[in-house]
Parts: sequence; C-alpha cells; structure tokens
Amino acid sequence: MNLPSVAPGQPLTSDLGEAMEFIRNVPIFSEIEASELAKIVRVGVRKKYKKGSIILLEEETGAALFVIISGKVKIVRTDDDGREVILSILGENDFFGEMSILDGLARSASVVAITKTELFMIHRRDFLKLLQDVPAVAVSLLKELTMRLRKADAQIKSLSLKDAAGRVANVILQLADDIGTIRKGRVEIDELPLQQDLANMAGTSRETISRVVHMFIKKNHLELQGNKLIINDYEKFKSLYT
Amino acid sequence: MNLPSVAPGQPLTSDLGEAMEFIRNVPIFSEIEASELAKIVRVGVRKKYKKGSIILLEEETGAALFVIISGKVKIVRTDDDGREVILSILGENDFFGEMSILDGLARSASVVAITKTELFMIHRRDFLKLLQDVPAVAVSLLKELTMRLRKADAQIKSLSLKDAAGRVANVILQLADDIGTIRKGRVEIDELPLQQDLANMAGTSRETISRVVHMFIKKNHLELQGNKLIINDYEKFKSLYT
DNA sequence: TATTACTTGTCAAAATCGTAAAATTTCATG
DNA sequence: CATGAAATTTTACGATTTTGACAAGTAATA
Repeated sequence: MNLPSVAPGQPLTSDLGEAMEFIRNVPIFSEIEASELAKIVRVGVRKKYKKGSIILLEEETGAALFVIISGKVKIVRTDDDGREVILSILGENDFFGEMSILDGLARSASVVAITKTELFMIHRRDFLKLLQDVPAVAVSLLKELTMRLRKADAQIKSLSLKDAAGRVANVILQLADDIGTIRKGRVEIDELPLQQDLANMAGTSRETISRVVHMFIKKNHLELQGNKLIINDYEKFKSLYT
Repeated sequence: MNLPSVAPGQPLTSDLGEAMEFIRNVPIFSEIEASELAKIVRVGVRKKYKKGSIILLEEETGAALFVIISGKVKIVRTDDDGREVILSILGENDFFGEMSILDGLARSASVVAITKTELFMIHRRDFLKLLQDVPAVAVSLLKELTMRLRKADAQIKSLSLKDAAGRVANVILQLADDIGTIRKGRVEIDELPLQQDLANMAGTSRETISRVVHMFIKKNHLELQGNKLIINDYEKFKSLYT
C-alpha cells in the first residue's frame, strides 16, 4: 500500500464553471440554489490520488466531506492481523467522510483508491454550515444514509444466513447493481475487483472465491472474459441465490 | 409467532402532561420547543403489544415512526426458509420506522415485541412536517442514523472476520453496551435473550451459542445466574475477543 | 399442582470452509 | 518482447461448524 499522494490540492477558482457543473450533478447537492453552490465550490479543494494510495486512515479524526469526481475507492475496515473487510465500493458522484462530521467520532474505516481518483473536498465547518442553511441537503443526506443502512442490513443478512456460494453471488449482484452495464440483455461487470477484494467483500477466503466463481461458470450462470464478468441471466441468477 | 394485538390505539389527549414528559426525554425530540412538542403529542397515538406479537411486517408499506415507551423489540429480517437475522434490539426511548418514511420504500425488516411493549406512533406526514419545521430534529436523526451505520459496519466486520467465538463475544459486548448495567465493577445483562435469538444475532447456530458461552464460563470470563449474564472483566473480555 | 410447552445442554455424524503449497497464468515494466 | 512480480487455479487435508436428535431442566398455564 502506498502512502497518500501529496497532491497540494489546488483551489478550484481557476475553473469555477466546470466545478459548478460537476457539483450540480452530485445527488446530495442537487437541490441547492446556484448562489449557495457557488460558495461551496469556492471553498472546496480538488485532490488527486493514484491507484492504491490511502486517502483516509482509520482512527484519524480530522473531518471533511469528499465527493468523488472520478475514479473508484473502497471503504475498508482492518483487523489487528491486517485482514480487511470492504464495506463498500464508491464511484463517481458518491461521497464519504460524512460520518465523522456528523458525530465527531474518529473514523471507523479507511478509504483507499482502487483506481486513479480525483476528489472534491469540503471542510467540516463548511459542510455543517450548508446543513444548517439548506434543509434540503439534510433531507438528501438522510435519504442517502437510509439507503446505506438498507444495504448494510442486507449485507448482515447475507453474511448471517448464506453459505459461501450465496455470499459470493450476493457480492456479484451488488457489483452488478453498482457498476454493471447492460449489453445484449446481459449484465457485464468491467474491471471486476481482485479475487482478494471480492473475498473481503463476501467474508470468505480468496480460494473460495475462485472455487465458487468457477462453479458458477460451469453452471453457465457466469462468463469471464479477461477482467470482465458477465452474468448470463441476471434475474435467474438472482432468484437462485438471493 | 402471534398475530398483532389489535390495540385500538387511544389518543393521548387524556393525559397530555405525562406524554409530554415522556416525549421530551426521547433524544431525537429533545431539541424541540414545547409548543412544537405539544402538536406532536396531540397527533401521536399510543399502542400496546404483548410479548411475541408482530408490530410491523416486512414488505409492508404504510409508514409511521414509532418510539418505544416501554418494553423491548427486535428488528428482524427473515429468510425464505424462515430463518431470521436480528439486526438490532431496541428498548425504551429508541425509535424505528424512520427508514420507510425517509425513502418511501417498503420495509426491509419486521419488528417483533420481545416483551410486553408500549409504543408512541407518529404518522408519516406529521413526522415529515416536523423534519421540515425543526432542523434540529433532522440533525439529531442524522446523528442517530450515523451511529446505526457504525454499528452495522462493526457487525459486518465481525461477521466477516471472526470465528464463532469471536462473533458471540461481540454480540455479548454489544448487549452489554445496549442494555447492560454496572454492579460491583462488573457488567450485568439482565434478561439475556434466548439462545436462538443470540444465534440469530451472531450468525451461528443455537448449539454453538451454548457451547461457546460455556467455554467462556469455564474460562471465567462470564457467569450465568439464572437469566442474568455477568461479564467478570469487561475490558479484558473485550480486549481478548475484539 | 399437574401438565404442557419452551428452553437448554450435549452428542455423533456430516458438511462446509479455510489453510497451505505448488503450478500456472496474467500483468506491468524496462 | 522478455522477465519478474502478482494473481489465480488446483489439490489435499484438517479444523470448525451445522444438523438433527434427545434428555433434562425451567417456565407458563389450565
């Protein structure tokens, strides 16, 4: 794992228009008036990270909200033994860092770039002010947290009740929903994460991932083309393993 | 499992003062002015359920917020095979039902009374109005959801990385935090849930609960007095199994 | 109080899953 | 394109956990 890339963080003032355009498309900010938005954009900072770099470290306290401009990150909790659980994978327009802002506690998870990633950072105080001033942002945020709780609950159910095959199927279906594309009636997942990452999402070992994925391929549920995973019949697969 | 008890739900107008007193002590309403509070109390409804009755059923849509006046409930997700996962156990002053209100989706979990329970119910529209009118409520709610997300994430980590003993220890520690009391420097859990419920929380079988708890007792970490579980050295136990 | 329904402790058999290690493939980089 | 590093596949094995069962204990109730 690399150290954080020390991008100095250029202010966005150089290109306000572009930044506005971006931020307006971020769901939790979509309700904000242009004037408010401009304030935010002016105090925000743009940061770049290369693949593998640690963006935030567990146990840290300094709080800020980050919105993903481009790239993908994983939210990770780590064991004393160094084993990790991936709580979620976030992509463009998703945000993170809100939990420490809201309750003031130390981060309970680290954030790692899994591709080259560009972020938009808003300091705690600015974000809190926004929450105060624009009630719609609070409501958006409530909706987003609710969605995350639903996902977490589904994950707990899966981990509690399903065997390894079921949990892996779940992770694949989750990825399909999050980053899958539909082509010729089939769902494709480009850039399938590493087996080790899949294992860390499904709460199993890398070996089991290998075994189970090939079992699915033998049963014609899945197809693997290089780094692309194809679900032949999404609905059928879902109904069989959910 | 019994059918829902059909308590007709008496308005609280009969005893406004008492209801105010109660609602004022509920954390998410603590910031509200007395006048606002009175409105809420007037539109709220009190409901009673007996042990074992189903308060809310998964897949239902009708949305309302419930605050627990007295008793305990479990939030449960159920398998097609009827196996269940307990997502959390809530007690006095806790609330539930907010997720469907916020995102409008059907409930993803059922709620079952595990003791005789009395609830205070606020209809969706009244709660949404409250959110609009009193920003502090939104912030309280955001904090509470954040806390629940942290708990859920910890649960996911535990289920993913720990063996059965570790997961059981985790559930016991969680119960200690939620409903434990400190006596003579030790943490006591009165009314330990049934082994089957513990199993449904730890994602394991009842037999394993029995085996592991007795292993902990042999190692002098725990003591069992009837239905009361005592953690002899909370910190040590935590450090050994967390 | 007697009876019935739950709840718990424990066992043996069977299944599941993780660990380890070696062989092979894929990928990144000079 | 070659080469070393990283990632994956495969195999075998053993440890953990689940299943299903039953007896003993406890609580609930008629």
